[in-house]
Amino acid sequence: MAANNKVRVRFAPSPTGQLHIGNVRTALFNWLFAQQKGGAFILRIEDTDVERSEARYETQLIEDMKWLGIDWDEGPDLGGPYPPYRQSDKMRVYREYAERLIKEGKAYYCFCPAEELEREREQALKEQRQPIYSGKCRNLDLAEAERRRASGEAAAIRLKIPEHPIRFHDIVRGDVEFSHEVVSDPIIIRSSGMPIYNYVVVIDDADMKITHVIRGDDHISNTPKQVAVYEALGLPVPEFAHLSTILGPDGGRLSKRHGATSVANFREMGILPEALMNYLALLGWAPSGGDREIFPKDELIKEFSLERVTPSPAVFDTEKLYWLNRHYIKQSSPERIHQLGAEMLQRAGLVPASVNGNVSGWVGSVVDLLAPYVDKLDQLTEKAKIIFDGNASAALAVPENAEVFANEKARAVAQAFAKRVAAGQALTAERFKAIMDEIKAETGAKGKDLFHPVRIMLIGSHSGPDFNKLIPLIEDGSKLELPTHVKSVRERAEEFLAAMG
RNA sequence: GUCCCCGUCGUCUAGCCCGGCCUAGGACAUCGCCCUUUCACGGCGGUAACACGGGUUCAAAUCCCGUCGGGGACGCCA
Repeated sequence: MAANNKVRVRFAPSPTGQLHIGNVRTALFNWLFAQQKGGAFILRIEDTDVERSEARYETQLIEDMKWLGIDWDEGPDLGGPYPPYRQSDKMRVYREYAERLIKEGKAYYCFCPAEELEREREQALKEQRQPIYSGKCRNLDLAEAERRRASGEAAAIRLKIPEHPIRFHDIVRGDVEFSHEVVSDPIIIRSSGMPIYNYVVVIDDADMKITHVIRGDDHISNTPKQVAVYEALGLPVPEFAHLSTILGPDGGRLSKRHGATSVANFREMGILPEALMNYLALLGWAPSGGDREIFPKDELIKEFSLERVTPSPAVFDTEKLYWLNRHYIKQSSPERIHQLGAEMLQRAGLVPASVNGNVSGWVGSVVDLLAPYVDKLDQLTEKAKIIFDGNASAALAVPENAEVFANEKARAVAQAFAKRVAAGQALTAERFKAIMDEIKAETGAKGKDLFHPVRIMLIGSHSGPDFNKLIPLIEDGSKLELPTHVKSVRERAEEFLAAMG
């Protein structure tokens, strides 16, 4: 009994583009459900659309899922007990089932030309009627139909929708009912002989013994047709769970015009996979109590339940994702963040592609210094400008900065500072502090009046990391061989003074 | 147009199924204060929602009806 009742769910993407965030969320909910129930999670590639499917998208899809931390028990790469996991080779099976349906009188040949159908459809729409198929070929005599086919007339195959309401259960939405009067007899095999999605998906799910179909709610209106296929074929109807749509900030479906929408996008931005997973899980699902936000993978598996999935659509909130990302960056081991951060700096060409021990230690410190300031790791390159850039006239050109130096005292501080660091001796944090004390005594400047000018002089902004960490880092960096020379404190001070005039 | 789904702070949501414990809780964002030689982090606090209208009931965010609003589907696409 246990074996037969084992939960089996699947994620069935078409490899026609980058893995969309809405789709991974569907994959994630399937996966979470399977993990929690001790069931199987199956990856099936829907590549019947030969025109748009590409192998490289399949490869990337697999990579993205693995990066996120989702794995599967059966799939095109792993195999499994119910192959194939790509739809390609099953054409024969689909046709055999269709022939059986015809013999049993549950399906029929339809000779209506596509153009005529299209005309009827438009007409119905214009008259504000439900645009469903007229049923013209529904009661054609089978022998007659066979004869016409034999004489070369093209025919599609349609399923007869039974004349009673179609009901199904949806875990998220409860019982759903459609009147048979609003659903057309669906074409299941094109006149070209190629089967149609709504038909194929049922056979695949049934063949793979799928127990719960968890998918996007754009499929909800397809479901009655699919239920009709199950019933015509005498196959057990699975449980359904239709997940709400993910919206962009303007309330429309999340799409490219809203910015990042694919897993690959987020990965490149330096979003940690556990942050994305945590965020996505909370989009449309919440634990009872609803007062916890941080859910590592294992907690998610423990707490997740389909019954608690929200039926209403959810707006994707980048800020909250960032908040979680910051959290997970703080939680991560320094080594991991060093590695990821170094990759970002390498990509920007700030540090060499391969670093030796000396440089790598320094790069690690740079990342440590800057990581607490970022939402996502790719911001490291922007933040690193304070180390790598040091452009004095650009700093002075910023109105905010210029304002600081409009004050005579600020200029005095800058001059006093430059004079003292010119002396050539290594500038440690201690020495820096001593210098600042001297300047304080000499100029009478203190607090912001003292520190802002110096900060602007060194990093081009009056705010930034603690000097005690920053100074040694700049000094150490200036001694290293890097693609972009890191200017020492002395160099910075001199250039700034020159620019100040 | 027809059908289906959805409707709690700006956003994600708890509460709704099993009315009273809800003067509606948490989180992100936002605002203020504290910490700090700066900024950020962190700590503390504030602003902010039951779409609307009827009904049922001693009592409704919770149940019923209607309206409005948003989304989706109606295909020889998936």
